[in-house]
Amino acid sequence: MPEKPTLDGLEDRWARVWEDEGTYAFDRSATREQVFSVDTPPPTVSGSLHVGHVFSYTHTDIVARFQRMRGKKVFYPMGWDDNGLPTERRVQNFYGVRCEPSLPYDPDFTPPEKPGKQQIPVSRKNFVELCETLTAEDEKAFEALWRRNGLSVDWSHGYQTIDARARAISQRAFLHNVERGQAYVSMAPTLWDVTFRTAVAQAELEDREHTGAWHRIAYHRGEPGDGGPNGASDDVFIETTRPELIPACVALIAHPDDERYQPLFGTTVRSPLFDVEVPVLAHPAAEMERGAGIAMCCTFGDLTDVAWWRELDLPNRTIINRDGRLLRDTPDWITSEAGRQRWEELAGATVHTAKERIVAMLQETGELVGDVRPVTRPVKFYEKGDKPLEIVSSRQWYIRNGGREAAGDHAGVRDEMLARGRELAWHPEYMRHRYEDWVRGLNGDWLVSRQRFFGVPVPVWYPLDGDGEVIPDKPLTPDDAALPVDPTTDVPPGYTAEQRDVPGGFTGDPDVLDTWATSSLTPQIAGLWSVDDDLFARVFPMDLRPQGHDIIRTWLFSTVLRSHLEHDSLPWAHAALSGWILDPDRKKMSKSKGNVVTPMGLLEEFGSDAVRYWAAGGRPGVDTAFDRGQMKVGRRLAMKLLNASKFILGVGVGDTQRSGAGPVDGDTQRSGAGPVDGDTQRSGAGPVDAGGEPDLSAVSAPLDRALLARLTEVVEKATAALDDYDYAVALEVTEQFFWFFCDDYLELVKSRAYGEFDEAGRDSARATLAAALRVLQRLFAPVLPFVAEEVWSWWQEGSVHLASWPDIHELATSAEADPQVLTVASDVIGGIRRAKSEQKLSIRTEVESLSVQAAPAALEALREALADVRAAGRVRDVELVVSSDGELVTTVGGPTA
RNA sequence: GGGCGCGUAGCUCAGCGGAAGAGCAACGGCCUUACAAGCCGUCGGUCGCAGGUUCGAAUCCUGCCGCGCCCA
Repeated sequence: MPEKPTLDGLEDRWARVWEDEGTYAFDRSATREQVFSVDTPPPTVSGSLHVGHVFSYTHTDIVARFQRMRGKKVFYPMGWDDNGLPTERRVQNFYGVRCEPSLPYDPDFTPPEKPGKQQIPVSRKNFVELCETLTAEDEKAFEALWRRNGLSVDWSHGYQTIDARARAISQRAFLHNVERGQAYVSMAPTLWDVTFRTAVAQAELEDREHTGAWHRIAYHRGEPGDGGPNGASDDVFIETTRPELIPACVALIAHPDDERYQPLFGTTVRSPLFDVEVPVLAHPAAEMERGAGIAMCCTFGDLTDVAWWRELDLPNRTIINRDGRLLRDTPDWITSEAGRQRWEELAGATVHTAKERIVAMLQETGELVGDVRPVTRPVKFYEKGDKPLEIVSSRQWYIRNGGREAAGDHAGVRDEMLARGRELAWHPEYMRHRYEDWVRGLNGDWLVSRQRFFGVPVPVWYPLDGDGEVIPDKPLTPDDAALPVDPTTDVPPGYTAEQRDVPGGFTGDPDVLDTWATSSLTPQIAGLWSVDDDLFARVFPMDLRPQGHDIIRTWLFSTVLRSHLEHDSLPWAHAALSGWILDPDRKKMSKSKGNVVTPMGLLEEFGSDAVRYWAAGGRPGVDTAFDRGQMKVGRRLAMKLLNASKFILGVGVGDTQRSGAGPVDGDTQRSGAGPVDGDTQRSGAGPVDAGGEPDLSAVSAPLDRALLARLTEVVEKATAALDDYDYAVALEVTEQFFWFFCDDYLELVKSRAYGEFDEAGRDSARATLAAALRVLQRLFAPVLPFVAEEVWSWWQEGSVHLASWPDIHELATSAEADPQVLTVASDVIGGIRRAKSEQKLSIRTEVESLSVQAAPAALEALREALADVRAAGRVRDVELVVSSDGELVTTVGGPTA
């Protein structure tokens, strides 16, 4: 025990010891019942860490540490999500390169010291190598931070979502889905981001307010003309915000009940400018009050168009390319001479330019009627993009998730997913609604293919027919042993490399899987499904998935789905949803302001325990303000634990404990882990209490018994809270007790513990202090692992993190406790302090006379602790008066300075 | 527009049917043989608003208002 205890340096010292001793190593001989397994969120390795990471990962660590102390073998791996668009973009910016798949691999390529203004094109393989180089650097920094933060992760169970093992598992699970018909390829209208040039899934959408304008436009009845107006009285007016889609129009649609348009149903009209004949149709999705009440259905302006196109069996007249520009060639459905000439002016234009030109043409022909009226309306965006999504037709892979089942379809995947949601234990419980809303609101299957370069390749090839055309519905799949594969370089079974991309040969699927298609398998990847099935059986289904509430619709949902499809089970029993971190002024931290706080800086300034303390104060699921004040409080608490431990041990409690304790092996029995000897204990096999339990037979003072009784309640509450994943309540009750213990109980028993009274009283106090300290150090261990380990090491053998969680039986005394002894003594000492403070006297000042009025029972209780109260308050004479109203009143008389 | 959550002391938040709480801040003290980066004490609130249920409502119900998130 150091002379002057300090928090400085504890992190480095104990982190090294834990690493050397393998304190958190997973014991893979444990059976599933003995294991507590965590599906740790793999952080996205595409930049720097955020205080939010520290916040939520600390919550999980507290739970893991608690379960470990309860005797569970904790499977707590760490993964890195280095697969996907964020990494791809970061590599582009960091090295100043871009992926150009047509280039050959350059084994000698080295990126420039500083990225230039022009991005250097590199081959796909070079690009992927740079991704791996950069993420490896980031991952080192992440691991250093997590160790400093005190996460009790077993670092030997790491993974990367882009590593070969994860790729193989991801591809294997996908191929299983294909075999079972749960995954399929389909040519369909797809939401498309023109900037990233990739398809986008429903889960990645967000609505944003976008400014547009209503254009009132004339469609014509009667005979075909030259594209200009004829017989204006016969015109049908529609209102649209997207006049550039007139060439893609396939029908006009109104509500079947709309009397204005009923006469037109079944007839045709001709489009302005292009003179293309389209039918007028009825569909209930047309909104009578919106615009003119009749809508232009184009392929494809929005998802309603897709629904109409599908349900009314309309032709596909797509005019927008995947680059966001209009087709170069004139579409064959535009036949009029004027129409074809007008297309010439539009060919290859961006959507934006095309709109301007078409509006100008409409003004010229007089087919644009009235004023253009600005409007702001929600438009779908890719969450990472900044241009509105287009809808293009493309061939994509989908996994069935129930989203295509009609609302009334029962016993389908949708219902099964809803049942899984009810089966899962949610913390907090109300987060379940987010999941249910999402499942109910699904409107299509999960689109899993992405037109990107860096990711897990879609592991299939397609045969080519005699003309070199792809035969999409007969994909070629690899042998399981060959996984992972890259179809752009590997060859399918039964083919040779020379047959690539030649008629009668094959072609590789160029796409990669959505990152969620891999992330949705983190329990399988971490648990080594299909790689080490013995391990997998010991950890799966897992116990806990901790994650943010913002990704319930993506990560949580997709993980439940994949597990349901592959294993017919939930992936875990519990889901714990953590809240967000907010700036002190409840706003987002802004990098431009430079007020972003780096986690490592905080850990260094306040100490890791203090930062963890702040994190532990955030209730499960509740958004929490970033609060340096709470970190200061946490640091003070850690200091207090140091000082209180030093004081108690300095009084001599260790002697009492060792002399009286005798051999105790209750804890190792409780852990139930099988044969335990010294060596396996040291290597982390189970809870160890080498110091043994204090002997409570010496506890004779009523005040001491009351203290232990109150601590028993604390243990019960903290344990129940942690069992329910509520680390915040556990900390709160522990902390509250601890301050009371220091401020009142320690002050009360100081003199007696020093041995200023009789020997029995002294031994009683020392035994109580030892028992209480031993419990408190362990109660704090999950939240404050460094300082708890430090103070534990002063007098106990082994790691506090492998000690058994406090049990109420440790605190049982032979005689019944009267809690009032403690409360009355505490109240009276408080009264004395108040009197001294009001008279601005030193706390050491002697009190000549003390008068206590109280109910008879309270006075009786006070008598039991009177010697302690008098010593603590420096009271000479005491008078106890039975009070008529039962209220406790302390009167301090004649203190002499 | 729908779902969910939240409006309690200057700030951050507990409490969620039985006398309004904690910490921080503010203010006033105390060198007290564990801790002055400490300790003691004091001040501070129509529990968002309006109804209702109840012997009793911050707590349950209804409706508003405001904030946030998720989804249309």
